[in-house]
Amino acid sequence: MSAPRDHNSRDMNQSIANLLFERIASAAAAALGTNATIDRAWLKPTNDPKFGDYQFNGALPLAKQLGEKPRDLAQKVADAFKVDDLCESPEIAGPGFLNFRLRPEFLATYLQEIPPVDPSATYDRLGIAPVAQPDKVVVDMSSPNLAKEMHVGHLRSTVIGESVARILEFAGHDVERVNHVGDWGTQFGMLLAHLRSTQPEALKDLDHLQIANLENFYREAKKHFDEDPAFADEARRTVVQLQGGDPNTLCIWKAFCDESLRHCHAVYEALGITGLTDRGESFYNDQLADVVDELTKLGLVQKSEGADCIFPEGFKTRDGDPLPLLIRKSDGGYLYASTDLAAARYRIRECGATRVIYVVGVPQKQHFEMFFAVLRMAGWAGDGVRLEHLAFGSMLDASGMPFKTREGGTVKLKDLLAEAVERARAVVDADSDDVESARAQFSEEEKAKIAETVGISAVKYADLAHNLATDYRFSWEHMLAMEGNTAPYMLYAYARIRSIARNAGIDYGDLPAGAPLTLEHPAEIALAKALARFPEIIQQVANDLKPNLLTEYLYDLSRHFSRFYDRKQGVRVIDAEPESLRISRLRLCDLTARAIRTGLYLLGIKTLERM
RNA sequence: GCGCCCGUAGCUCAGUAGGAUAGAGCGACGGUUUCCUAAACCGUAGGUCGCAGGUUCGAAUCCUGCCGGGCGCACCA
Repeated sequence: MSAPRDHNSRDMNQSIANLLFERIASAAAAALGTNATIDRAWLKPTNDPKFGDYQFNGALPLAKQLGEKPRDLAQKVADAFKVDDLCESPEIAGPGFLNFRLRPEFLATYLQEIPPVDPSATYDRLGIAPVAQPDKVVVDMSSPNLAKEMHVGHLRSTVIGESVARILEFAGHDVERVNHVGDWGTQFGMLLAHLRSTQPEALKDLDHLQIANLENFYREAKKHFDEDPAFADEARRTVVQLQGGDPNTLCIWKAFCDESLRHCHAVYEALGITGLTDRGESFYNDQLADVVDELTKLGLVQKSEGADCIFPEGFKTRDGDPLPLLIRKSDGGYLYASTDLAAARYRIRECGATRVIYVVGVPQKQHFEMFFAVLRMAGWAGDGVRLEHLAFGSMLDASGMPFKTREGGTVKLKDLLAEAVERARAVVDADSDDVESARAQFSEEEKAKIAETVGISAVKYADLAHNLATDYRFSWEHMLAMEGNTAPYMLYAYARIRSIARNAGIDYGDLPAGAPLTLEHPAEIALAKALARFPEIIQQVANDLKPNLLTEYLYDLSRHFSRFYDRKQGVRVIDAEPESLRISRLRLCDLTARAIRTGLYLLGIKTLERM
């Protein structure tokens, strides 16, 4: 899936900020000698354009390091600085900040070098090359329990996992998305027994097993189990049969899991989730005993209250005693830690994973800390393997309470997405009655497609636009708003730019590839600067795995574009003269559209040409 | 009890490897609009960054304590 490296593309690290930092580092080395240690973190974008575009804050810490005055140091670095092609002479401000202002000529060259869209590629890389040494990354995401229907609790893991996977793929890594579904456990005994007792005819044709409503099926089975002792016994016997590998029971179990997975994949399809590998807990069943054995041979396992335990350092129980990670129950059964360990071992040893990312809610933080500690103790995860718990907060309703139905039940993901599309459709229809509205001419099919894209995107974008770690409030009103940092705004911003080409009577793809860009008007320069930050943002998002930095950037870029195109603040585009200027400005439109489209792609969001 | 996370404008949220006067959006008020679909643009008002100390040339950001909210703390996942 990784795009071919072409001679035109830049390395991921060749953002303007990195370019600038290299110059600063060599200037500092020349001016201050090699004993001065320079930190990349000292170079940042300014928070106010009047200080230029980037600021280097290193003079102050260096002053302490070297025992000199900060402003003198800043002056020395500035004097040694060779930047004529890149930016204006640096200015020294305040106590010793070095301010850099990019030159429009440099920006123009930088943007001109972005190659045209490769029509054969899955997505547009805007000239950014993949990393030279890819990681083998496993993203553990979504992972619903097959006994039940997917609910809102799985939304964030699925949406965030997909985005993170795409971002890492874009960076050039080899990414596998793994759906670690719950397809094993005692509740399956109950479900299979219920299936046997209530739908014997369904068992005759397991390939076509259908359960219309898994949630109801589970509830009925539970009720059956609670109210009928004979059935409860039968359910327990079924668990034994299942665990004992009884062929008939296994067949039914398999058919049940397949049917449940079909429900899941309907949701994944609606969400635009791509390339997800279903590899459930049961996959590791025959490895569990060996996992415990191997850990035992390593001398890590202790018997405690009859259970097999590992005690990583630094964890305590409620009573202050050492807290174990339980890997086998006193009755010989296994737990989710056992399966997690087996899965991690498999991913590292068999799949060659060098990085494993678990997209799981923040309440499981401690579990992952302990689990990772054990993987390190066992040596299964060595220094060459990164383990990350990408923890996310809960979805809350408008009043800040856990997201539930009015009746207090869990909200099915299917229903939530259907509602999103329905609400988006209402917005589309609201304007369609107006004969003046362009939307009035849209076909029914197109309106349906718009509603679907807008609705689903709204849900995903709202999720990704928030800091992962904190809880966030789910609000239809906010996510579907056409103003502010929302999917509808971004999709519309994109559609508008595409529409400019139509009105100009051109196709962006036909613009001459290397044609020079003219950057003179402040709005033009500001837009160019925003565009030029794209590689920097991608790099940062790939490092930090923070999609909200990307949404923020895209929104900022769109606003710069609005100013650029604004009647009063901006410049003429379609009727700009001479022709070279018109082309230059249309190319800026195109680059903006491409950056938005790629950015949204990395969030797992499709664009629309009209809406 | 121990541990972790959170507390930023009326509302929803950015911003934490320390950096200049803490930013957006929504809502409110005022203005603009011969190129895209008025779903735009410009401006005004709005803040003891929970509180109190500390470290530092410099703290929303790091440390300590407190207040308030959430979550977790061995045979469920």
